[in-house]
Amino acid sequence: MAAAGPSLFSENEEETAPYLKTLNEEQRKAVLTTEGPVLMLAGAGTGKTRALTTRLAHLLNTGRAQPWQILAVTFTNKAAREMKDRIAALVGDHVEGMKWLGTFHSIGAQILRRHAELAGLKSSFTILDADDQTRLAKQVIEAANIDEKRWTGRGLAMVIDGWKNRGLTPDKVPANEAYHFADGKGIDLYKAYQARLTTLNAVDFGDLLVHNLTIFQNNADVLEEYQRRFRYMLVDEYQDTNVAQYLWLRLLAQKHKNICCVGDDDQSIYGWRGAEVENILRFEKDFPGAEVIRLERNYRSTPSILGAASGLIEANKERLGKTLWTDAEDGEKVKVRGVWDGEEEARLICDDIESEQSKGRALSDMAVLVRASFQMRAFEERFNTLGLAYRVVGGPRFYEREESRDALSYLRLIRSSDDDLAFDRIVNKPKRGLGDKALQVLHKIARAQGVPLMAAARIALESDDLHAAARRSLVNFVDTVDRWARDAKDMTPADLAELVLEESGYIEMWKNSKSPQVPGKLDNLKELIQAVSEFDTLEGYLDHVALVSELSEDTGDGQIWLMTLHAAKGLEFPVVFLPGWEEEIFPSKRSLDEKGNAALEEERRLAYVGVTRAEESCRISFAANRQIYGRWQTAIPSRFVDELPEEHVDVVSEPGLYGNSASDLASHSSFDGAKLREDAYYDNPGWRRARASGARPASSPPLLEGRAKTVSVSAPGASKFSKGQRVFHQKFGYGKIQSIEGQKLTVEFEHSGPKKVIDTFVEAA
DNA sequence: TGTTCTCTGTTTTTT
DNA sequence: ACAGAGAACA
Repeated sequence: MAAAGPSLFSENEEETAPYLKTLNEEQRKAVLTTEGPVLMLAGAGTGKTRALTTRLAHLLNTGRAQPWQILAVTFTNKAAREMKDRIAALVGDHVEGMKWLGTFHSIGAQILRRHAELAGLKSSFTILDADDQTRLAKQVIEAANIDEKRWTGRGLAMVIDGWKNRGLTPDKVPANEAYHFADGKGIDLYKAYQARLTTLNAVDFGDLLVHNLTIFQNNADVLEEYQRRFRYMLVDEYQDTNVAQYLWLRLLAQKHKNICCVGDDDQSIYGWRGAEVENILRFEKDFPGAEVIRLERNYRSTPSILGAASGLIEANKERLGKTLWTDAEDGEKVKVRGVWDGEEEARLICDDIESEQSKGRALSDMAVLVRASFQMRAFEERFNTLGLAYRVVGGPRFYEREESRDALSYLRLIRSSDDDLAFDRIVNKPKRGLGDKALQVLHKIARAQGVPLMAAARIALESDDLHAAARRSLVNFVDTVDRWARDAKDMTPADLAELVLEESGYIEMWKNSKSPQVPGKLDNLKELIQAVSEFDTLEGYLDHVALVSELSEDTGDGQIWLMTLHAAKGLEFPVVFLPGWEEEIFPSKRSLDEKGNAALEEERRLAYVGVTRAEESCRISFAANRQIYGRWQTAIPSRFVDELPEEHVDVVSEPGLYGNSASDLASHSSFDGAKLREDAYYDNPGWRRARASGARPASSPPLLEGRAKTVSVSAPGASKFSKGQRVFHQKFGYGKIQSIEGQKLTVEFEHSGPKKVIDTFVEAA
């Protein structure tokens, strides 16, 4: 297939191109509507990537655009890689010409390198990561003499990030937001932070976009160059764009207006990072004449899974609304299981996994998706005792680990002696007798003379400011770094990395440490050298790692997947386990406290993402008790459980979970009908026998009839207790009721202090 | 400079 | 419960 030059097809043939044949009606429309703004609303599992890559291939094949005239942006490197691979499958080598296919940040960096001087930078600028950013922010706070206890570097970095996400340079931050940080000093600190970045010839992630915006706004000619170049634009995961990215896209799209945004408002789960669902909700207003194409036919899941997910997401108010449908045959219903505690939950899920495995299901076809990473531990422990192979996605990133960052700092300092953050990090690591005292001297000189620390070190060596020991050590350090910089010219980067880690004593430092993590760290350093060896130049490698935080992933064959719901977006598995559906965990209490209803809707979208990952089987569970931060907490089932439509769900709840033993039944007069029926069901001989033998009841329990439309496993209603009453709790002992909120009581326990408990857990004392 | 202690903040984290 | 940071102390 050729891409260059005029179309290979006549008007008529275009519509019959072979790659269009496998698409459904909507997908075809999404491919063939090439001109003008298009919003492709693609629900989970509707073949979005296929539509999107075919669209790009079509633009190339019909000669509508040359590969370098297409801007295609994604959020992750992984998504960019996948898109590239799939386009290559359709158009072959022409994909290599698509130099504007990448993440927002990598494309922003490319553009910024070409016009760095317009942002007051040299084109060799370094890109700081989150850790550098925090340390820089901390330095800024220190320099401003602000109480570092109350106002942390991390806090400032977050505030600045928030502004950058909204495309705000210091002069544009609304005055009424000045008081968000350090009693009104926020904006000044932001200015100081930017000034430091300029001196360091560095940018943070947010700057990659914000500098682009400033350049475009102040240099019409530059903007126009790019507007002309990008005849077609394509944006993946549009629901996750922040304001800065939105502004960037809108500026670039003004000329040709051929922008196609693909997304799903129901899967917007990064609001806490500055993503604005409003961007997608507003698309038709922003781009008049936009064509909205809905992909609603789902190729992934069974009707029950889709039905459960749809019912759940319907509780959200702020959405464009889609109805997913499928031709697939009815499968099993979504299973909901209530258990006693987190440990049991892990045990039962692992039982299920093993039973699936014995039926011939591959481990890599199953995934456990959790809300927060602390929930992973219970599963890892259980997997380990059973000897089940598993694979955690996410977790500590390779390039964020201490040893990776140290090694990179050595390399950065060799590349550029101006890299103060790198200097700071490794000048005394391993210990070279260059402690706080010596560093203070260097910092003072650097600040006074406006030079980098390395230069300050040379100046200090000319003076009498340092003790003899420190001086000897510093001479040695400076000379060694100089020598490495010379060596770097005629060595491969990998050899250099190896040499540096040896000669610096860095490897030795770890070998001498008795920390149990040492073998892992040494392995990581070897892996890092391995990664370096894939690059021809040091610059190339450092530039790569600045924008990529993970090594390329190995495949998870023969392993169960364990990851957070966020990490699972975009993936699919035949069997999905969703543990921990309890109030305060999911939806997470913290996000609700911070952002209220908006956060609740986002949590609900997260639940929706979780359910829609499943192809055949989706198993939700909740525990009545859970250990969090070392303390036992009682929990009630998540409201999301209640929101699942009854007809698509099977509920299995153990007896005794919520104070429903026979004796409790007699004393709890306030239970409503649904609760009674649930208890009555489990208080039968069949269930008891099933429990005793460790098996599940022969048939699934009947759905509860107390509610017309949704499942109910919690028992709402007025509490039978009153404020001030003395009560007894099995775990916490005696206490006095402080306040009552429906079923939730706040009790001041005599031995363990104030706690929130569910009223069925306590009895009058 | 190294060790031990106390305090604090513990959701998600594509770049 | 627990890790990481910072302070106190040897």
